[in-house]
Amino acid sequence: MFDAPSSPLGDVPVAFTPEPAATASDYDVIRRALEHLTTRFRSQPTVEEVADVVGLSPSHLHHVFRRWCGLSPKAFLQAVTLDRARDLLRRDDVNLLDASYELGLSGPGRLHDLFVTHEAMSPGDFKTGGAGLVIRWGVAPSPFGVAVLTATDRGLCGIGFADQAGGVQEAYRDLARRWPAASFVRDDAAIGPYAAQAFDPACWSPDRPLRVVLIGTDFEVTVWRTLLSVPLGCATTYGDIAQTIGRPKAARAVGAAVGKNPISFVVPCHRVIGRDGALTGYHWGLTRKRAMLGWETAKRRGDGPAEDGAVA
DNA sequence: ATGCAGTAACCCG
DNA sequence: CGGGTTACTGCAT
Repeated sequence: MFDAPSSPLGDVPVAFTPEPAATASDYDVIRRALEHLTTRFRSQPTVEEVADVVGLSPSHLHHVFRRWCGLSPKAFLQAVTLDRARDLLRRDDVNLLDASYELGLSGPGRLHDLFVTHEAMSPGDFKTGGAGLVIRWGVAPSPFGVAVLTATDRGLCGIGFADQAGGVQEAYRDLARRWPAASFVRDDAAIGPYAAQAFDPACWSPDRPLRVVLIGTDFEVTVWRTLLSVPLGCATTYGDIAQTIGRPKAARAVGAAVGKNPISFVVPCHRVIGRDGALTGYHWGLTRKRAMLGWETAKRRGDGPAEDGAVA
């Protein structure tokens, strides 16, 4: 499944080199490439064309792209072309949602499907019990750009993304603002392992579950929990989530809650789309949502060769 | 009261 | 038919 040992995901054990220069500019290239591929997928741009746009040789682009996304540009394009993400909305999968949804939204619990242990904390609990809480935060590379992560000693509590080198500060502020009472400490080393695990779902196992802390209102936490049971490479709609949690008409409120999801990617808010298959919105940018969806779909298909000679 | 990451319906090329 | 726009909802905050 994972045949790219050179992938940044494969080995980001603990430390993150404080030298994001090369990494950051690489991502900028990737970002523009993704932008081009996703906005112009209709015309099926060639690798050469994209390389030209981002100012790299085709082979270099191929190399960098592959390192970041684990897929060749060609394979990625193929994945994104399913844009009418309708294809991901398989009616039968919705029942799967019902099946794995359980009650009891407060306190620890585990999603058997995904092996993410989570703990819910209401704003009230957080305010009283977690006022002096220390939150460590750090920066790490990810397949979707430079990621900013936050964690308490109980587990991961936030993931955000930065678009440019300076964007880190912005992303950090975005996350930090959500827990005004906490004190923050920069600690890349402590964050590293979370990043490594979070962006490699293959690492989520019963023996080493990803520990996550959800901080929000009851309604929000319920929505986020439900999201956790949407299988990788699938998609659901706001309305379906609403139905699943027993408020069939709260689609719109669900949308609002989904948008506040603090742990992007791990809580797969990118798998929620409009009823007609349109990608409605994403806090960290629609392009990134597309990238995640495409990445997952391609990943799930277990596509291997990913060469230009790939099947049409 | 407010605003929303929804939705169904309609209109146009 | 596909894409863009409108009018209307129901609900958490």
